[in-house]
Amino acid sequence: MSRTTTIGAAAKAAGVAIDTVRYYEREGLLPVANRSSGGYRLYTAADVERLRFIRQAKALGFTLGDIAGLLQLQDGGGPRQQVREMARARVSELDRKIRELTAIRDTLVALEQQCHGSGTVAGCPIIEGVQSVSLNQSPES
Amino acid sequence: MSRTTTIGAAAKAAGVAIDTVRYYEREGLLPVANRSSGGYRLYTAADVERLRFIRQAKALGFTLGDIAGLLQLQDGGGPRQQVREMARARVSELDRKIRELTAIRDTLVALEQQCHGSGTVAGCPIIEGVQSVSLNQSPES
DNA sequence: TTGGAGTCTGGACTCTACTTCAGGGTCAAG
DNA sequence: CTTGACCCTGAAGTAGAGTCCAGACTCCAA
Repeated sequence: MSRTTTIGAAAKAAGVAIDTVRYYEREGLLPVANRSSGGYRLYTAADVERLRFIRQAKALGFTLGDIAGLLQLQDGGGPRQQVREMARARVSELDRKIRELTAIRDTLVALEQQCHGSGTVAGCPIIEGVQSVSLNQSPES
Repeated sequence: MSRTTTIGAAAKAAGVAIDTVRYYEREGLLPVANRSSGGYRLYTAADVERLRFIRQAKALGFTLGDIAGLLQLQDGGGPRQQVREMARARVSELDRKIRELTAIRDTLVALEQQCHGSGTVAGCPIIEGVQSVSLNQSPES
């Protein structure tokens, strides 16, 4: 009964691409949309809210998998406690990653400062330093 | 004429997987290996060094593309200046990412602290807060 | 000589989050 | 009625950095 929009308008209102909306429907993050007589998907204000939620949660670094979980909690009126746990887990993850990147950064800065930056690469402290650096594997970034 | 090892020993010595060594050869990060009479790839200590360099540079967050550039500089005796620039660029990139992740982290922590964590998800400050947060798109992590 | 560990190949597959494509149908304005 | 903007579908492609596979071959020690 509420007013509805087409996919283009909904996508624009939520700040995502049209294809992304269809993709989210396929992936189950959005309910299967109602259709107009001509077969166009129809979106309500609630759908647009949901899209916006997805976009923002993504900006907070949640994966679509995480977001699916969050949306399920919303849909099912699940325990708030669980939302909190997901937020906490995400914060830990972020802390870990920030520490890791900071360590990498500091290492590179130190190497860079040992390099006077003239001549050829032979004996360059940065190149040679890389060999002897010890860091954890796979910074995932 | 120097002693050589098979791919398994080289991979182990460098701390990477066998398939990864072959992959690096395909991608041009390693020279095409000499072969034994039976067709086995043969690796020298220099190859192992190179593999180790790649691994470490990756741990510093350089992409394989970056690393290919670094290796080309090494192979060609290129200007040290250029190595420095790559290191600087990487540091800037890291700084940017660290700032971004920190902003996300702080946002999440703030939301989490507003949530007492009991009851259902309805009205949960974390969920509702996500809607109104303003951050840049695509944190790429 | 035989058995098992190691290696060879080309190609397909993984993951995430989309994006692009071709070849159509729908809708509203003029 | 036509034009142009919008929308539909299923399938395939993208990036990055590998990983895995089957089936065949090689190597070394017992």
